[in-house]
Amino acid sequence: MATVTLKDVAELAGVDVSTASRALSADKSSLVKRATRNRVLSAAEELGYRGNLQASALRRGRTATIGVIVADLSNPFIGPVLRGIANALGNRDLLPIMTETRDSSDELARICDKLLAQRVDGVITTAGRYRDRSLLKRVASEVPTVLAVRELPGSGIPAISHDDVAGGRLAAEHLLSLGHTRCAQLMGPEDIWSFEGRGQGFREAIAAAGATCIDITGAIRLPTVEAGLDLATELLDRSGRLPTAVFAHNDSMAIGAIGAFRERGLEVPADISVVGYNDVPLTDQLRPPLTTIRLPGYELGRLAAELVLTRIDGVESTAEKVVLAPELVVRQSTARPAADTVGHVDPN
Amino acid sequence: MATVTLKDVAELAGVDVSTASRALSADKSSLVKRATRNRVLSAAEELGYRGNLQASALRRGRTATIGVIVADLSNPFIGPVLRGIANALGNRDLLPIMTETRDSSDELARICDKLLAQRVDGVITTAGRYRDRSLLKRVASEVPTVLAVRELPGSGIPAISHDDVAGGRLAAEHLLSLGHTRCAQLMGPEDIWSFEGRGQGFREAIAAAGATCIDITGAIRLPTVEAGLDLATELLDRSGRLPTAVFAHNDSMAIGAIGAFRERGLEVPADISVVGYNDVPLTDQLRPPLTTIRLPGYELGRLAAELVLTRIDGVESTAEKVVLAPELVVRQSTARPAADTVGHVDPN
DNA sequence: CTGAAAGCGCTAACAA
DNA sequence: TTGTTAGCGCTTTCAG
Repeated sequence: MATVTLKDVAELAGVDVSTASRALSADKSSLVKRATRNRVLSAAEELGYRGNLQASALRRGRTATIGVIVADLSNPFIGPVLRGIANALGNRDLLPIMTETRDSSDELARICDKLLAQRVDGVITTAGRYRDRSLLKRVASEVPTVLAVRELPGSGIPAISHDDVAGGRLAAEHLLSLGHTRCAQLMGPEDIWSFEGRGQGFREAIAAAGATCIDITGAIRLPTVEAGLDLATELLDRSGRLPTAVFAHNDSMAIGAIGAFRERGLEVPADISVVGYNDVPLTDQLRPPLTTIRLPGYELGRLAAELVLTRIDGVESTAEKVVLAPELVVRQSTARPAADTVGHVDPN
Repeated sequence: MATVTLKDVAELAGVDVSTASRALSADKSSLVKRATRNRVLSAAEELGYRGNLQASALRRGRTATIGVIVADLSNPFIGPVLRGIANALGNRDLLPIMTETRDSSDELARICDKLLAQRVDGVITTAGRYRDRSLLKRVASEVPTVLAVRELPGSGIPAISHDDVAGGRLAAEHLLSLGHTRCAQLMGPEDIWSFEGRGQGFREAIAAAGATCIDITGAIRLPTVEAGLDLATELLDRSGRLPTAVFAHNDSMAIGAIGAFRERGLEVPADISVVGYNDVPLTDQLRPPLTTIRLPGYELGRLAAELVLTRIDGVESTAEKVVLAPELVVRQSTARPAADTVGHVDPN
């Protein structure tokens, strides 16, 4: 099992290693006589030669790998993004090195260190929180970096993201068009662009229509079903009139909210409408099927990968920021407010 | 941004590179005088030195990376597995390189090539189908390899997997205990250990109880909601009595099946019981909440990682095969068969 | 078109 | 305890 090197191939083919190297390299192979190349190729074949990318990377100063950092691999929304990235990179024969931070800044720092030590040629990260700005700026100064999904305003790092402001607005306009005039939103974790944007878009659109918007913010660490349940409970326990509609900053939270409402005897959408965000798989199978905002994850991943690639190629002039449009998916968790609910409902 | 090398650090500290190397290496640093080490350390700090893993790998013959191959990143069940792997590897300062095959054998072959060219120190794969056996055997002959989730009987490659036979049996026993005597199973893709095992366990347990088991196999490529819908429709369109309970080989298929049944006016579980497999997130939020089999994904990942690690360390004597026990989670998609359904039901 | 030579950045004998 | 030396496997001038 002694690993076979280029030298072995060269010897078997009766040429110098430099010639063997040329013969095997995709772009330089034209510099080698047909016959010689064939001899090298068949020698390589015969020995089962497999180039050592480490050695090649060391020599060329490029590893042909891209570090990909995500916050949460379990987030069903991330699958398509990663697939988009992998596909775009695969075409160029780069290998994505995927890592997960679980949204911890310490973990992010550790991972960045590792990735830089691995000398990845570029980094794509979906895991940046505002508080990670300086860390990521440092990374970006060392290696071509692009943000995906989450922007980092003021960082100067190019980003491919969803238009979350528009997504929030979409949710608001849908509810407004159904006749809701008193809405609440269950805010995702602070410190993260995606949720900030959704919150802002929703709030502004509601306000612009002269309706009421209640923001419920809690000590949410992750936007999970439990977080949605907690925030919804907080909403229910507030004094004052209940809203007739709720915008949860993602689908998991929406599901938690629906559970909380049901516990208190409120039916969705009869008593209260709920809108989610992301359109993750199975949301259409829920009770009731969830009205939500769909995002083009695959496309986003693909664009992010293409952006790092052009940056690696040294093109700096690329657009610094791309935002993709979200889409409203109307299902059955939203409806017109019940006539008698408008204005006065008893939470108990 | 000229990248700073060990030589720079050594010069600044006024020592030889070899000394600098020793001072910075975790285990060799004791060979260096306290004072010298401190000088090196602060020089490194000052210059922002970051070791080049490529170079180090080339020299030591180890890359400190492990290739991780999964079939489908979107499968919610895989998240915990990857997390278990990442955690176990992180403790040893190895970097997992995660890749996805989308269950394509060609893609698997490409990925293995890349990983081997990267000279990963080990490989963990959850993506093997029977037809990939020889490919994976070749991989295993070049680098320590372990199978996770899916076994490859006869390959001789060590595996950490779930006891899918027991899982199938669990599903069967649950249905039998409810009084079902005519059951069907919607089989997952052929050529994959996990589904084979589930099928076998279920079939045997049903048979052992003297009940009837109908296997529905289709040209399923992936075990998706659509696949479940198709197979369930096939079941409904069969001539002969319908079963009173159905075991779908994963949760997605179970959901598809429930949809198909509902379309034909059959209520779950009143008219027909359904059991899924995996207990993926949100299955408890479905209508009805799904009875399913839960698997210890995180644990499995952790064990798989530990197994490659011991193999990398040269320990060959480790158990070649570990199977983890599944657990039945009873929710509301299963019930006793309706008295009048037992024996004669009209699909329309 | 091919070979000789010089490293990429690091580590590990082996000496001193 | 530290320095010297010799590469790991590959690519790329530079000559020929």
